[in-house]
Amino acid sequence: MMAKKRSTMLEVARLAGVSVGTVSAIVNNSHSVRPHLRERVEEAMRVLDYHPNHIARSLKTNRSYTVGMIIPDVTNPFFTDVMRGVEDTARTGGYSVILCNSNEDPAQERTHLSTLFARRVDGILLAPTDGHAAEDRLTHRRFPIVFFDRIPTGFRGQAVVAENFEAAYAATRHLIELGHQRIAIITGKLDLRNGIDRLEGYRKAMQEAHLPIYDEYLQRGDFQLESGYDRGLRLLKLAQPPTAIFCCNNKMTLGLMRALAELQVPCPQKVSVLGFDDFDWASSFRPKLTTVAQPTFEMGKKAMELLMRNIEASEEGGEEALIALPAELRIRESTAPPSP
Amino acid sequence: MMAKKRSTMLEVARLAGVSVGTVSAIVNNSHSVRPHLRERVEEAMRVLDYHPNHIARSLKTNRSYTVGMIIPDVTNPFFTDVMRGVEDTARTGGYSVILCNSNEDPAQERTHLSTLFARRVDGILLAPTDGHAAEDRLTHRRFPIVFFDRIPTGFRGQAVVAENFEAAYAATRHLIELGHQRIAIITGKLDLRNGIDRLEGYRKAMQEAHLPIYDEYLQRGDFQLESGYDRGLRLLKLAQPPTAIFCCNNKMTLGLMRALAELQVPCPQKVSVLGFDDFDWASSFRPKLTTVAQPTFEMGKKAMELLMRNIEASEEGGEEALIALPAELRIRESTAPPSP
DNA sequence: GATTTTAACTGAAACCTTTTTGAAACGAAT
DNA sequence: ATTCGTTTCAAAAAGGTTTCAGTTAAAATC
Repeated sequence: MMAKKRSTMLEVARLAGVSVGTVSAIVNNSHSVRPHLRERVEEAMRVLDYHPNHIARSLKTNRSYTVGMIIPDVTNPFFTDVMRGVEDTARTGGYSVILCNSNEDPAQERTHLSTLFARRVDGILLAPTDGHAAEDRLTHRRFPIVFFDRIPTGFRGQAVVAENFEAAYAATRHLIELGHQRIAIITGKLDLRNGIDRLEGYRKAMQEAHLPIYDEYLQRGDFQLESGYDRGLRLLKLAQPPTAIFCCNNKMTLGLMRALAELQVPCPQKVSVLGFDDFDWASSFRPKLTTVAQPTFEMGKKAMELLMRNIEASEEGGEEALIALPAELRIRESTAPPSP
Repeated sequence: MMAKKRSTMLEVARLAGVSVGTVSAIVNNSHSVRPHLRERVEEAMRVLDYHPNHIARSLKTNRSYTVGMIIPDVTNPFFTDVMRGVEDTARTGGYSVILCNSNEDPAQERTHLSTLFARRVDGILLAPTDGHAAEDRLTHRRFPIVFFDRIPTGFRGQAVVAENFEAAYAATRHLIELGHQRIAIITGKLDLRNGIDRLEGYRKAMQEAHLPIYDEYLQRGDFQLESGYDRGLRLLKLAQPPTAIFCCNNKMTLGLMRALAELQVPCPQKVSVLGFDDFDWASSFRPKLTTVAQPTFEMGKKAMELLMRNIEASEEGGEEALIALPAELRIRESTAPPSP
């Protein structure tokens, strides 16, 4: 059940009585050809059901018009939303995208990286799983690569992220303004800039308000559901539990909510919850979740645009670029003033 | 910032003092070569940081080791779960997968289909957006294609789906056994077999129990969140609303829950909800959702395996194959006996 | 009308592999 | 010594496109 043999440019050329060069010119309209010839060729293409062979073209031009996108978790709506933005702008630019799922596993990330490399993708979009420069090999080669959402600490290169610091600051401010004093945080991975920045935003808001940050209120998670559940349980079982929890990504928030439900802690009456990452279903929850919404689609769009510019620019002028997109606080029902 | 020029097989051959044929033999170990030569060549590959050019290989072998996967909605966890299964088995088979999102839009589906075709993917995995045979062109060419989850009515070919009929039957039975009599259904698209089969499973269970199916209780949705919300509202506002609702996919269930919340209808006290498709977060909901869980990962795995067999089999023996996977009813808190 | 310019087209090389064919070398069997 | 097989390797063709140096024909210039 192999694909039927497809017709080639040469066959089209023969049928139309022209040279392959002319057919190529028409396909890519790289230079002008007289109308009657163009017609004959187009007719021939129709008759033979000709479709240009991208593979051969790629071999010749050294451009595959394919990019790779590596994300840590396909099942996380944040990343798939970004993916939508990427795909949309990729398509309008004539690119296809190979999506790879690293499952938050550095080893899988590395193998994906190298198969993408062997496949001669023109560039790569990467949300790394850890702070180690798994991308060293690529960046050393001056290979077009742009990071998104997550960037390793000390990274220099091209990336598009959210204004994590500002967003976390605003989120914490909101909790403070509601009157909370015992505010806990469940952080993400702290070898990634987004994890750190969110923590720092929280810290700044707390310090500004002269609120103490207890060690036990600073729980380190890893962006996975389980860690949200586990750290949540830990917080709620404290002798002096917090009255508000700021949770640094969507999956962990889910875990946290599960912990709340299990312990029958009413939200927001007993403890307010504010989660990073908005998602379709946040508003279907009971209570409706207060979240900070990242501009996911926009992030994907910007990242892909940057990557395409990158690929197109044959210069080795690897200009650095760090685009930061503003995030938005969406106040719903999971945050309220603390009970007296 | 183009990629640095990469070394070729010829360069490796020269450095090692052998012919390219020998290098090729070593790379693919297609035939034996004496140990000392092999060593020299491998050393040369290391020195030059040689990576075989998949593009050139594809051109020659007429195999891209890439498949396309078209899904109607990347943001639907059902499909991304399937994707995980696909990617996993693809990788072990040496394949990469280009993921395309049709956004439930037949036009986008068609354009994706044709760009995948132009890119010379070896095969395609498709969950179509409608019953029209958009894939006609492909199937006519005897192009390796396997459908999953959704298949057009009257389809003959290769596909892997869930046992939709049986699952819907079991789900409805569960509601009946709880004592419900006024059971409504929000169906999916009815030009797709999965939509139909779920409806038929419901119908059979109802008829067997000699329960009437009122026209107003049979609400046709389209697998999107909004339709679940809208049809849910309609059902709840009926003079004689149902005491249980069977909802035919996850997104619509979300919409339905939103409608319930908006109208302040307590679930399951006033109306029980049973949703098709389980997902990570179904159990984080309040109430925890009773769902029928499809074997998503398994479905992706089976589909990819079938596709690979298909591609490998150069025979044109287009054997039909319809693999149906059992689904599992997960009883949680959103279903209960009707209030008296 | 002779010459130059321009436009339209041809033909072949090149991209990097895989694959096929055939040659060389060698040992074993006749 | 000759034949036959095997193993190992080199050389070249093939795969479908793009690109570039040329060629031809027509148009423009004087």
